[in-house]
Amino acid sequence: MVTRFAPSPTGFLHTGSLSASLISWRLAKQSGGVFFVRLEDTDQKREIAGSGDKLIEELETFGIAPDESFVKGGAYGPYRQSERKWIYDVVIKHLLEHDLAYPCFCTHEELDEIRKEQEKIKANPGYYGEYAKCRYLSLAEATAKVKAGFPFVIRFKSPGIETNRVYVDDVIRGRIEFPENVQDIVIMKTDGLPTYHFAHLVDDHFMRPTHITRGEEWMASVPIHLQLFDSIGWERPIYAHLPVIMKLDEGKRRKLSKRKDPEASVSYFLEQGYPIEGFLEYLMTMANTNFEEWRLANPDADIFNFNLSFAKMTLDGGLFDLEKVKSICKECLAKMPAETIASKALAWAKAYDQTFAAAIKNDIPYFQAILAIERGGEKPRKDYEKYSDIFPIINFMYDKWFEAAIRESRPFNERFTKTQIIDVLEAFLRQPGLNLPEAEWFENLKMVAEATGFAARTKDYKNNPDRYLGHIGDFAEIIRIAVSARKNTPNFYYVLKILGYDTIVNRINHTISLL
RNA sequence: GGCCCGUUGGAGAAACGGUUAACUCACCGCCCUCUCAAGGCGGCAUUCACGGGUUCGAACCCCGUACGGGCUACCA
Repeated sequence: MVTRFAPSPTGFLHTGSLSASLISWRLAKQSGGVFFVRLEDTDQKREIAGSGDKLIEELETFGIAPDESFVKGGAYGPYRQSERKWIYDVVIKHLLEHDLAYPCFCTHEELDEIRKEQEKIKANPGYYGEYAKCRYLSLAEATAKVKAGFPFVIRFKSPGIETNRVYVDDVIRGRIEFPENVQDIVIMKTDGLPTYHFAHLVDDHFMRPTHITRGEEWMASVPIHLQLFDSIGWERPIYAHLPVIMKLDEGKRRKLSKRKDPEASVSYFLEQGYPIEGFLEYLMTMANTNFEEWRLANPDADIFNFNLSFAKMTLDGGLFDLEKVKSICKECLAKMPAETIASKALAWAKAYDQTFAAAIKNDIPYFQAILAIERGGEKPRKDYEKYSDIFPIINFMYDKWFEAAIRESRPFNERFTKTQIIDVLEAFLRQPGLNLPEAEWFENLKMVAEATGFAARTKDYKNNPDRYLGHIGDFAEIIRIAVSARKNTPNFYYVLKILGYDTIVNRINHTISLL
């Protein structure tokens, strides 16, 4: 199978385009085929300089490496439409010679007038039949106009009959019927560049894709495309119209819009630090309905061991579900070994969070140790959904941020007096038990708590609140705050182990001095 | 307006004419727990947009309606 992705250089990669390329690429690779990328840069007005290269770059960060493209070339190039003009010219000439096309000199004003007239009498709008004035120009008239310098476009001379039906067997949607195309559509613009329809005909013939995977917004143009291929006598490609990713906006579904929705740009997810693997996994669940089931059965398999199929694609575009993306990414980050997540987080931080990057780089093993807390095993921690979540959760492990935080606030339970807090901290310091294994450490902590007047078991405290100052949870909280400046931390035992005795003593003393 | 496509719980969806409509995410309870993050257990559609029809039997087939989406450019 040979597939292609044909983006216009009008901005950064769209989430929907990424999804479509992922599907096209996988389909090609699965079948041992070729995936290529062609730049559709025929609309100079909308072009954004440099965005073509950016598109390829973003595709590649997601692991989608085209076999042929406008960057690396290939045997069926050029891969940039602006460089293929001579090819279009040859085909145009052929069409003209075979009476399948003609020049049209109608101005925008004339076209507007035709449309108004059609609206008035409720005829179908467009350039066809009796409205196609230039279609009936003689060769001499046309030649004279061209020589006189009138601007013109080239139109396809549609052989269609309105009452005829045509159909296409879309590999995703099945057989779809349409009325035959009768419009004499523009195939070459005044600027000499082809329109999409014509470029599709020429490029997707000469560049030899076997399957045209594109958004369903193209479905309505299929009658035009079929007619083009048939008229020139070229073999029709196989069409696969992909459902479009939607978004719920004020109760209504609409296409993800690059202007309105940050999540429509792939770069948004990259900036936020969503793991690439997780994002791809989400896209796969959107692409094939049986992917999630497969994933459940093969939790550790490589995502690309799954074979995408046209049969398992849905017909209607699903809503983009950020919650689900997050959940999948969380799972994905939880599964990574500490060294892996550490190096990926560092790579992300280097690009998007210099402060974080600097802190990590200073002592990479320390950062890995932090990330290793409760990692691995059957039930790994799941506290990050993206790389940008990491630092806010663990920055207290770095003295600089701990200092700032503890000076800012010490959220001790107001029930406890300054003396009681100091008692707890000092009792802990006398017997921190850091050399003990986790379970014993906690037993030790309970003992110390009890000796300080706290219940070792929460239930005991609840049954007899008057007999104790508080329970083990209260006791641990005081130490936790003194050492981390916050009420929640990952597993406290490991936090303490990683900080080390000296740091703990320093932090506790520092906290006491602030009371 | 016309032409296409679609419609199963809050979201993604399974089911391919035959018992109580899978599963994942979200949500809500309870349990576990030194905090957090998790984890465990349970709940969440008497019903498949609506109305007719076909059938012994329909979410699945047919017709109509409603709603949503796409197209209707010298944009892709």
